[in-house]
Amino acid sequence: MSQDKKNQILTAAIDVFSEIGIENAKVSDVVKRAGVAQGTFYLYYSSKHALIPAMAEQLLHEQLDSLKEYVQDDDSFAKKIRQMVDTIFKVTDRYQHVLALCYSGLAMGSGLSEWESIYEPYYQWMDQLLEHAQRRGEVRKNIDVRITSKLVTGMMEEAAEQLYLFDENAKQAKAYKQETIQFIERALM
Amino acid sequence: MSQDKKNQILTAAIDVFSEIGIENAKVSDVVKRAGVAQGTFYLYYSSKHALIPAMAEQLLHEQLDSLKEYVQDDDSFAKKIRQMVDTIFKVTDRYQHVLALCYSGLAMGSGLSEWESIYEPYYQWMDQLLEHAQRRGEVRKNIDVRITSKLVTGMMEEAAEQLYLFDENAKQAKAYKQETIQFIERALM
Amino acid sequence: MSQDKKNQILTAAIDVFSEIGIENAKVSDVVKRAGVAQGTFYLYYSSKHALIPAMAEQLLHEQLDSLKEYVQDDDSFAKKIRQMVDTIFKVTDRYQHVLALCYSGLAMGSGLSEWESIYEPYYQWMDQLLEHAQRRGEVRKNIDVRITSKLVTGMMEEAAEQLYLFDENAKQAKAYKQETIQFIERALM
Amino acid sequence: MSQDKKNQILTAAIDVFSEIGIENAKVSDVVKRAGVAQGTFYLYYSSKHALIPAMAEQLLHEQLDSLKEYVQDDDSFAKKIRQMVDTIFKVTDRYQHVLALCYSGLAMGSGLSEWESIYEPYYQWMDQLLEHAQRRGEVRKNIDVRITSKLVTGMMEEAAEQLYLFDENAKQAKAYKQETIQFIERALM
DNA sequence: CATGAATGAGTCTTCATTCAT
DNA sequence: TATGAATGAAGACTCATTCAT
Repeated sequence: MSQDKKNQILTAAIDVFSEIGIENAKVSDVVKRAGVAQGTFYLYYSSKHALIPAMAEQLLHEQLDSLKEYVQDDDSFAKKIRQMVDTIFKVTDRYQHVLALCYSGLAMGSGLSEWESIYEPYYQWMDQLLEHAQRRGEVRKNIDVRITSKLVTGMMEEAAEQLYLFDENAKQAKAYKQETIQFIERALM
Repeated sequence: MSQDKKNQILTAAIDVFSEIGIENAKVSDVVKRAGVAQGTFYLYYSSKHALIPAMAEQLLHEQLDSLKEYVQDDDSFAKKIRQMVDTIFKVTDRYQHVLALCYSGLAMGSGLSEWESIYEPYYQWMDQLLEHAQRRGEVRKNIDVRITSKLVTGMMEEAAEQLYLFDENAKQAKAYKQETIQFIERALM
Repeated sequence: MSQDKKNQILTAAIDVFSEIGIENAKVSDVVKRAGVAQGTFYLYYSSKHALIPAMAEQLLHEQLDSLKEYVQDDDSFAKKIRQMVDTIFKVTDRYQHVLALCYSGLAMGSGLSEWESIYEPYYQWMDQLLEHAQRRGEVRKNIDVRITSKLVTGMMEEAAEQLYLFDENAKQAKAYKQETIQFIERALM
Repeated sequence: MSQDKKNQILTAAIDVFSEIGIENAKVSDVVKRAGVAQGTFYLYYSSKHALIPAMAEQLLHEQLDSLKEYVQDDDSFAKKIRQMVDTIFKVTDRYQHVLALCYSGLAMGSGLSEWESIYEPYYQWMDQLLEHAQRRGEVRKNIDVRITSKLVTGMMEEAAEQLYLFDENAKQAKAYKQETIQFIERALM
């Protein structure tokens, strides 16, 4: 029940921040959307700032869930890449502002170690994916898995941001995805 | 002479924002660093917000200059990639915060079209590089040059940010660069 | 049993207020110290403000008890003064903040008449002391007993506060007390 | 000119605090009265709290000026005492709330050493007065001048506060003063 | 052009108090 | 009685911006 309120606030914050950006969003906007009182906010988050890592965790968690759902274990690596790109482009479209925050680490001030631990499960999943593909002979052996995980994820996210921030979304989307997929495939397979 | 003040302010802004982040930096910090009066700021910039594109332009311009300097026309594409990665990692190390802003487009509010025009020369240089390499047979023909320009730049920048924000800089730097270079080479050559 | 809680709260309040001052002390600090719930406070005190007279009453009551204990009926007036000064200095040392409140009437807002009645037994005891001494020829007759009661008490308290707030306690204490005692003796005997 | 604003604020603060008490007074009340903007306040005082020592200094300064004016060098000690009591009762009547704050040291938080230096000139003047009277044979020699200064001042202030806070002012004033004067005279002469 | 004191709208945060359980 | 999560009014403080000099 009390977790309810905390989640209402988090969800509201993600929505509000996504819509109007983080600097423009007031705590009062968040609580209004969440349907709780101003003071209730501070029962669960020590400050407006404290929301940032919480939001990141929530969104990355959701994104990872999506990935786990759409990327099937027995798919080929090529198909997995395609699914991942699709998923990441979709999520990015929805949460541009907030994700930009997460990706760029702009929210610094909360210790970076906190960010590390938030991203960790994400990268771990990616590591396993790559290692699995390596074992199946779908991915070259001479790569640093850890770093490559980050490069690949970073590239997908960057591509999506580029697309949704600057280009006319609808038309270019297909080309962007296609190019991103091929780029990664060539680099790894 | 009056351009002097304008540049003092811009330089000071880049320094201050790099050091303490953009949300924490006050106009008063910037003018103090620049050694001008509070009011002088508004003689050259219509608002605090107006600094963002100006900073981006300045930094991207500098970065492009560096690239043009270090990346020699007659080098092999492989060497060019290495030089680019080196350069971008160096610049990113210095201007993390501000670049994060530029890269992620978080600074929105100024029309996006403005951003497009700021990035344009950057991407054009990249386009030429790729096309030149294609002509020399160093890069595959079946890529969309425009999009690939963005993917490659984005990837280099992302990798650098990952490195300097999260990992222990010194040790990992070499591995990160190496992996990034190879990733791109494989994807393109 | 229920009086237990009420007293726990009052005691906790005196402790907390003594330690961190009245403006800094939150109701939540008091209840935490008292080991009761936030709401319980309002079962026994109508508001935070209502604590002030209650605390005053409690402390003045304690102080009066101490005085009655240490100041023996058949002592000489001179000895009584000495005992009083000792006692008041001791209590003041312990409850500086709260007593300052009581003495200075800063806590106004609760009707002053309430304060009058709180102080009343205190002054009455003092009146009797003076009258008794007058009858024994130890104190001059040409004084207004009522007013002198207040002057004497006020002076002792003031002296103690001066000492414990501003001077290096340990060293000066003896001199302060001595001077205060003689001052009063000369004025009255 | 800029000192003007600072003084406007200080004066306004003393007035407002005197009228409605310190806890009830908002910074916004003070600036309204002073006729300056909210932000201007913070140009001169770092916080609402920072006003307290400033007010104390101002008031004690004024009070000392009054004392110096009304207490003539060549008056007898007895007359000086009378003038002092008159003056202190008058000032106390006007600035009860604020003085209570000063006297009781409740404003702590600012280092006590600051308070010491504020009171210092006050006590020094008193010291000289006593020493002068000693030399003229009007005050006994066997007193600690420093401590007695504080006792005497403290007593006068206490008496005035007692009067104006608790008793029906008009009627009792004369008796209070009279009694205070005699008390001190007997103790010292 | 340059200054910097003054402005005041805007927001975060606190905390006494309430009330459903 | 007792609880403590929830409330929301209230206020301190910040800082981008202006303007008289």
